[in-house]
Amino acid sequence: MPNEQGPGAAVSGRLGYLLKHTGMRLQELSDQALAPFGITPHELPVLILIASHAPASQQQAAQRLGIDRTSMVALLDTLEAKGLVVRQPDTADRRRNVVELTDTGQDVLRRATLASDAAERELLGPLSEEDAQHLRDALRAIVA
Amino acid sequence: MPNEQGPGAAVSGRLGYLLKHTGMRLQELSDQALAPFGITPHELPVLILIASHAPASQQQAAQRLGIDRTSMVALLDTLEAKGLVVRQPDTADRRRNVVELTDTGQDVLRRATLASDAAERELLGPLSEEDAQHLRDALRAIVA
DNA sequence: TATTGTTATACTCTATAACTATA
DNA sequence: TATAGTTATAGAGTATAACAATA
Repeated sequence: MPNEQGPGAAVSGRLGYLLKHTGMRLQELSDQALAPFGITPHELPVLILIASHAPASQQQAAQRLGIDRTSMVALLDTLEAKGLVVRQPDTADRRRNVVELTDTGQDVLRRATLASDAAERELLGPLSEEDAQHLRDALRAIVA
Repeated sequence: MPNEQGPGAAVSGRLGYLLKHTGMRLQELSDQALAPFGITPHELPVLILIASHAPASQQQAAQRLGIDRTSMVALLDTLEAKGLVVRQPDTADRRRNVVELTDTGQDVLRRATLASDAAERELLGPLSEEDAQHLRDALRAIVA
């Protein structure tokens, strides 16, 4: 339980500290929220990205998420083993895989997204609706 | 380069995505800022905490930073090897160590903190002074 | 020759359990 | 018996290099 005052304020007020602990807290809430669907907070973004049909290849999907292409292989392996996605060689460029959601994958994606949304709202609970939106906007401006 | 629009917005607008990538960006900037002082973004908070004399033991320091006490051992090993801190058995309770900054440690702490502050300001560059303060306040409210 | 997916490998970070010395 | 520090070990997560198939 970090305090805002006292001698420790010098460290608990740092941006790195705040971002790390905010991320840890979201991780906990997301773990609980997604456990019923058998997926992790790490896997949901992959499902979302695949559903969008934005990435034309595994490699593009990996870049989009800021992970290595070799990590994407392992991620898709587990998602395929769970029956949530299928990989097929791209007929146009057979070096590539076309990755798509199964019917189960689409169902899990839809319900898991709602659960994840709830986890986000719980994290932002201490903030007003307006402040929560400001936080998202600020982070978006930094990452953009 | 994440976009705010297009099919990928569904994933790049998520809180987890925003926090992760903001953290990654701060990590890069901090790595560069602290490299001249021979310490990492992970080690600076330890120095700050020790300087505050808030933790009465290594264990309390570890709790404060949200890391394991066994990780604190390794952290202090490297900081001691760099000549930035010294460990001495607590005369009152000889199971504990009293950890203090060396003169070099105090000098590095002072200058590294300024460099870290600059890195934070650079990260928050896209934000107005007011929005930057709002961001800190919002994160503090969530972590508290 | 370059690129996609894959595999093998190693490296970092962290957590768990067991040991020691003190209390 | 409980606690602080330490050590050894193992488990994630991730990155690097090399390989096969295809362009």
